[in-house]
Amino acid sequence: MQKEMAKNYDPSIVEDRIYQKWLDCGYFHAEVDKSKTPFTIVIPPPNITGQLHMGHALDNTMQDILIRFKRMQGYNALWVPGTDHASISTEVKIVKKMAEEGLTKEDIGREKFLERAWEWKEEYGSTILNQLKKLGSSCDWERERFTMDKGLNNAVLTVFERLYEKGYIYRGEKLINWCPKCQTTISDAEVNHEDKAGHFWHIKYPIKGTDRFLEFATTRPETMLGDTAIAVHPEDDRYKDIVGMTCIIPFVDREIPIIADEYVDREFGTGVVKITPAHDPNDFEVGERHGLEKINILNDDGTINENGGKFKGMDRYEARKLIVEELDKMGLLLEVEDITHAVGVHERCGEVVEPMIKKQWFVKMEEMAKPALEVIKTGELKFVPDRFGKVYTHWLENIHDWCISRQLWWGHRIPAYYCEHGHVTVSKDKPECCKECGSTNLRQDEDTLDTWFSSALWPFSTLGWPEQTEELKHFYPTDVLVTGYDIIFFWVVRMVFSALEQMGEVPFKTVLIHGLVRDSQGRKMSKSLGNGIDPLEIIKEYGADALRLTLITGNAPGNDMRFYNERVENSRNFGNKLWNATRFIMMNMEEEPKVCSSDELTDADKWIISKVNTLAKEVTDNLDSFELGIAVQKVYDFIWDEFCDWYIEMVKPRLYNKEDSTRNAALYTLKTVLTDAVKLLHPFEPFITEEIFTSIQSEEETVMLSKWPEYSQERNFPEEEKAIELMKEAVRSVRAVRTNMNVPPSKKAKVFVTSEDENVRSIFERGSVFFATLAYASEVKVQTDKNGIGDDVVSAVIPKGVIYMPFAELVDIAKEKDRLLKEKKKLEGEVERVVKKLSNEGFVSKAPEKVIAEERAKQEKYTQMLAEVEGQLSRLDGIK
RNA sequence: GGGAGCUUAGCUCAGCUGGGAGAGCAUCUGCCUUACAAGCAGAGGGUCACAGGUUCGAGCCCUGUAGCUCCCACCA
Repeated sequence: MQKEMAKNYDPSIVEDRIYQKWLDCGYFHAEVDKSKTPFTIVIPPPNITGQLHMGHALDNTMQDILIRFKRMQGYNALWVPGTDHASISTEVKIVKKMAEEGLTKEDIGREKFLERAWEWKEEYGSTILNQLKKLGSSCDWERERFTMDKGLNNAVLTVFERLYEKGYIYRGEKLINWCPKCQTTISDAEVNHEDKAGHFWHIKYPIKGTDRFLEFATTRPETMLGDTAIAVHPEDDRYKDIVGMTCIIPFVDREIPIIADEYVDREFGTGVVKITPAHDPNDFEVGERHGLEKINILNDDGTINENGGKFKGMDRYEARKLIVEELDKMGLLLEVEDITHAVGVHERCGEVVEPMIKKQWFVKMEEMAKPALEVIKTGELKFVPDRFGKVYTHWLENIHDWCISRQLWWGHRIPAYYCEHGHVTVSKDKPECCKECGSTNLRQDEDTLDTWFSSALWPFSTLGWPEQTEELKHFYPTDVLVTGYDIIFFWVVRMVFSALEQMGEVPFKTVLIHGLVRDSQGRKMSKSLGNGIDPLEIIKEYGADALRLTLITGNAPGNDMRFYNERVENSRNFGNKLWNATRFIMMNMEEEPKVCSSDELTDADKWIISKVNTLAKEVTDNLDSFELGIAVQKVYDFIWDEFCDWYIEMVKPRLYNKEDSTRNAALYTLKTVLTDAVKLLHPFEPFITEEIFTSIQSEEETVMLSKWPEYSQERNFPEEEKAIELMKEAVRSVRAVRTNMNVPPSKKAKVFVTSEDENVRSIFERGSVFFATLAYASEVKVQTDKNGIGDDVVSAVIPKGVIYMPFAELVDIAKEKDRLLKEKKKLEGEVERVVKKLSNEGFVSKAPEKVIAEERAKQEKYTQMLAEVEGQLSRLDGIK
């Protein structure tokens, strides 16, 4: 039974081996098992372009904890993994790679490009999943999916067709966000608003037929090329007389009307707004109301088009500069004001987004938003922490139609077909002919769908939908979705309304939200700053368990956290602590300990069993309410403080003495308590717990599938808990006294425990063996009073007793008095506080009984101890 | 312009539905005690941002103030 274990735990030689074993044994795989309750998580699919970063590490650690916990509890636990095709990111990467060969997309054409993309996916797409394995993620890899695999493509096309037929998907000419760099439309959610330094140019237009001018200001002077009106407020007396007149736009010499519209804010600037319906969302609205012409002045690459007159071909910023200069020369520029204002930029590439009018595909949101708002009200969908429910609600209440077409090749191609007459036929399978005119000359839409359109279906498409598979019936809806708060709009919202629409049911019951992992200075980790910490490097140096523990502790749910190596070191040290505790037990366990009945166990054994019993209950409760950090903190404290620092120390004399009749009980207790603790720790630290579990016992081959510890009344020992707590207090007092007197640990002393309480004496008599070692005693004597103990002693007062230690040559009366006076002062404070509380009429009449009883007990305890301390002081006075 | 979060020990942060302020790191003292120096024992250190209020009782609940952070938003 005795095994050799290395002095320090080395995760690098353990983790890969264990993960491989789990894979080989198929422990991660879940088959539909109707005899069990399902518990399902679908992974937020990482991009195939992605490298594992701390955000993934946190996100997947949390999921793994939940799935391992539930699996051990006996649920039919399924964690579905997979990846996202990430249209823009991937396409940009491939284009870049082709550029190195001097090629462009157009050079090779759509088909060849897609071939390359798939090759790229095959080559790099699994990188991130392999990195997730390093973390210990217990995904069912046999069920791995990809947002563009056949099944998911079918799901996407089916949804598109259905929504089109229902009128929820339409094609329209609307103002969309255009990224001139990526040359594609993007949705509102993909636009970030950044405050940037800019200018406010105050400009005037001449009013035709008068010598008057109309003054206004703009941050984008070049858009004047596309102005089709000038607007004032209808009630604005300053301008009432000129409404209906016209202005002439310089450069393009277009005559545009002065119109009145409520949208204009009279208080802002001059109360005059130039209207560019083709390049501004507000102006677009105004244009719609007044039937204004929409003049697009931009090419797709952000240069000015033929509508821009002599500025044609210039970049928008170049044109801006020139226009301002020329206006100045013409005397039409009044002022240039420096301002900072919010500018919309593409969240992927940072390019300033240009609103443009284009014919695109949209999802109509109004109707589908309603049930999505409803489920959060009814509680069918819950956010943890729940404040994020507000974010979700607010977004849905203000939702705009979703622009889903992208001018990209890598993605799900829109299943819309056009004939030469301009008719549209939407069909998931390529139609034979045009639905309207029967033309067989059909051309498919060139555009692909927004990546999020396919990820929106992820919770059910991965389970086989639209096929009614057994998996779908059994595992859907999923239980928890774990993700960061930054992705609520992009993904969570869209999954919810998609699922409600297609499945008539929420995609998941709980959304567990976590924050961002930041660097040690609290900065966001980013490529440009170069401050990112690579999880794989951390794993290499400290192990995956240490990384996981670090990520999960020390921060409140939903809050951001700082990551720095000192924290990982502490996590690593914890693993080492546990490892060594195991090593200690193994060293002393020559053979399998015999199962003990309750009356074979000592107080200490019952105390630690009772503790781990309570721990199981608390950890289970915490995990059930998603308090992962609190849960693991409790396991950590139990293992380090209670089990290692106290129990193992208490048990040593029994182990070292082969004749000790309670030796087997100690070993039995060590083994069972360690086993339970390791099980409770397993979801958090899967590798080390597996290694220890398989070493310490030979009945089961994995901790992964072992039974999760449950609280049981038979293992609850309140009396023994009290007894050991008293002894711990005594040990701490003795140690403090010794330190205070500078007694070296090597110097042992006789220790007398005196108490008039029979129960207390009995506790110390029973525990005298370990009390001796912990209190550095050469011998422990338990007696009723101080009889036979000299005066050259120091004393430590404990509840219902006094401990004496003769240190003849070391006793310094003055110092001893000092210490006792300090003790006295402290106790007087305690007594005063509790007396005050108990003499408060309001407290005694209104506080719950339990609280009052606790205070009474404290009063008794402290009063008694105070008297004892005073007794010791007068004894010292008697000496001098 | 709306909304959210944060402010607790030197640093980074916990503190669940109100019942005597905690952890890790850092600091000081003493220990290589045959599981672990990645360790053990002991110690110091906090008017819980500020001001009111509710309550027998507030770090926790309510109101207000200040500072920091984030999200949303079409003020040209």
